Amino acid sequence: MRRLVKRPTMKDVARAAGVSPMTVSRAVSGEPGVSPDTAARVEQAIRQLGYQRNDNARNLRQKNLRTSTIGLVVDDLANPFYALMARSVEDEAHRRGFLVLVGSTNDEPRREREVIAAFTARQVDGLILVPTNGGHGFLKQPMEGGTCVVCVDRPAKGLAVDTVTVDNRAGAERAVSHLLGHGHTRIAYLGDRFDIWTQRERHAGYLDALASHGIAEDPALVRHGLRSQSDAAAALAELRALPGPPTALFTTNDLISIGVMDGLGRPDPVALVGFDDFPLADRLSPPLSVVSQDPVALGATAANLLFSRIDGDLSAPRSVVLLTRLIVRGSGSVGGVRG
Amino acid sequence: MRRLVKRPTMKDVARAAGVSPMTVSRAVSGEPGVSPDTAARVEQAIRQLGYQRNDNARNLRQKNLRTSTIGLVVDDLANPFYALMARSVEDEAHRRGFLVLVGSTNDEPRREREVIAAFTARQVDGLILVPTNGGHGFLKQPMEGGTCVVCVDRPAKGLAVDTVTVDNRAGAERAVSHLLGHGHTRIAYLGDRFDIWTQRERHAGYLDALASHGIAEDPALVRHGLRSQSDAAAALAELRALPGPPTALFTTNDLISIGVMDGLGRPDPVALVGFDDFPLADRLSPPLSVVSQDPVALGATAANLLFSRIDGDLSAPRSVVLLTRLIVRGSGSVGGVRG
DNA sequence: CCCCCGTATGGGAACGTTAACAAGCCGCAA
DNA sequence: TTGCGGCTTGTTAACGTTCCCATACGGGGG
Repeated sequence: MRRLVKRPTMKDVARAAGVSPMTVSRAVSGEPGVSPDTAARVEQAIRQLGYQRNDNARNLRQKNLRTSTIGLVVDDLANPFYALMARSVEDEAHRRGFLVLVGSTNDEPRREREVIAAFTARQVDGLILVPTNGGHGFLKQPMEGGTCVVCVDRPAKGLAVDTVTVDNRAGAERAVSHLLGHGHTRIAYLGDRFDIWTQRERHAGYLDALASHGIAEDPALVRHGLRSQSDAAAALAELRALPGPPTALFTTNDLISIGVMDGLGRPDPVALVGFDDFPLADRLSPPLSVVSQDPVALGATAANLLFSRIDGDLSAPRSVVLLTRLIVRGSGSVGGVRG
Repeated sequence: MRRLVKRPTMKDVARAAGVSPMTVSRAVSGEPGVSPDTAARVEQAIRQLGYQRNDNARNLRQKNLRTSTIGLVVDDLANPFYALMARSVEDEAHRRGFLVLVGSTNDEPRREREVIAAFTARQVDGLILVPTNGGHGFLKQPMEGGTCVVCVDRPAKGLAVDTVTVDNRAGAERAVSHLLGHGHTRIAYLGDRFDIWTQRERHAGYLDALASHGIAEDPALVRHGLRSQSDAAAALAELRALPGPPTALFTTNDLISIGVMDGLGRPDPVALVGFDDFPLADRLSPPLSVVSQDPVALGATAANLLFSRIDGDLSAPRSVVLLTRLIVRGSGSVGGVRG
């Protein structure tokens, strides 16, 4: 049976080195005012005892209250899009000596609230947040207490903080215009839950494109609330069964694009452009044209904003919009152009 | 310009409610021995001040030293495999009221060491670790101090801790046997760095299969150290240029499989089985047969082991091996069988 | 001889919380 | 009346660290 040895403290190191705890503190933190041979004795005692400083106690006492920890709250960490973002945030944090706590919300306001409360109770210095559709009033107190907040991927309603998004609306507009430019007029919209901000934006872009060609929205061709591949596949089947079926499809995320692919022939006369690039999209038959966004840039931008806030930037909240890119691969393509 | 308000403490709440800090502590922690109307007054003061308990201070003082935080250290959080694992670990932690610190090692022992040191300095209760190939002696002291450790995906050399892996060797053996069963005898091996444990295991399984059919390893057909899609594509080109080119390929991870696909025709006489399933593998041409492992199960199993250790299980270290599944999709397939 | 200054070190208090114990109050039985 | 047990509440000290100030030493200038 394993025996638990009490972790050594500065007091133990001090005793072993024949100095005071204060001197150990100075030596460990690399502060000046410790003579070389004292430092060496302390160093020796530290190695002998296997001492490691307790950073929680340190953070508690320090004047300049910093835990060097940030929280990252995303919709779903298993989603490759957020995984890339998380990795990017982690790299920025690592560069600055910060740690990252992660939490997934599943897009449930209640879980978001729980996760954030647990983070602020640990005195995180900042939060990078993919907000749910719920209210965020509970952030007011922590923010007054000095916790910085940056939203990413979507804005939080009624929360005046730095926000990093992509030009969802313009990207969608470009995608649908591409289809219109190839002569399509009956273009179906297959989207996720309409209460998600990005989905509303993409739908607006879809309407923009139709309007600029003088086409009115046909409600029969618009499907919201598709949560899975099978939802998407079912929606496609319905659309194809219509008296006037669509000749082209606009899908608003990778999951829906993939679900729809399963209902298409190889090749298929129906054209398709989807939001979100993903690996192998260029190897599918037919190859998939996409509106591509860059999760790594999203994460890095959000992290940089957050750290400048943590470093004391008190200017007005900023809103950064990153650009999407239309990658044409399907029929009418000028060749696969991937980064 | 924003003004920072000092966070209220229990003392402030106590003053506002006209009680002692100890009573506030009891009320906040839901301990018994607080009369209902006192509790109500405290509750009222808490809401009025926007008070939130400082869990770091709490953890420092508490006898039963628990930070309710674990660390997850993976190779690369952006890799979908580890992202799924991370999400699974996070869910288990969330169920138990624990938080998760994450860190990526990039498979660099130095970064692994840094990340783990930062985690243990924050007094995490446990670590779930995808170990690099480096030594792990630095874990001895924290473990004696009570930090529990579980390895996942790979074992750590010389570290006696719970370990969760999959049957890499048997899975590889089955994959290569499948190719042998279809009459192939010149089967190439395309693998990642040989200093990664899983790669050595999969190579051993490759040899097992060959040996059971009385075939000797042909060094010309074996490529190690492929780190990217382009490495894999280049290796394939070389192999095809050989005087006696392979008629089948065994690729040891998803990246290599995808890289190799780019060098194959549609269809192609060369058969292919790869390790790791991934989305759309069934939509490729030719469809890809794979050895599939379950990252969600890996993460959940590791988390459950870790939490039982944290709860005081002192029995001998366990080694859990999860099973892989051969999913046949290519030529000779009996149909796409996906979960 | 004294004074002053710079460098190295230590002592006491404090960060925000809780463990351990003590004290006050009530009612009830002896 | 006393004594006792249960309930609520408060007091003191401590967790491991660092801030603030005090002290000791040594040397140079008067």
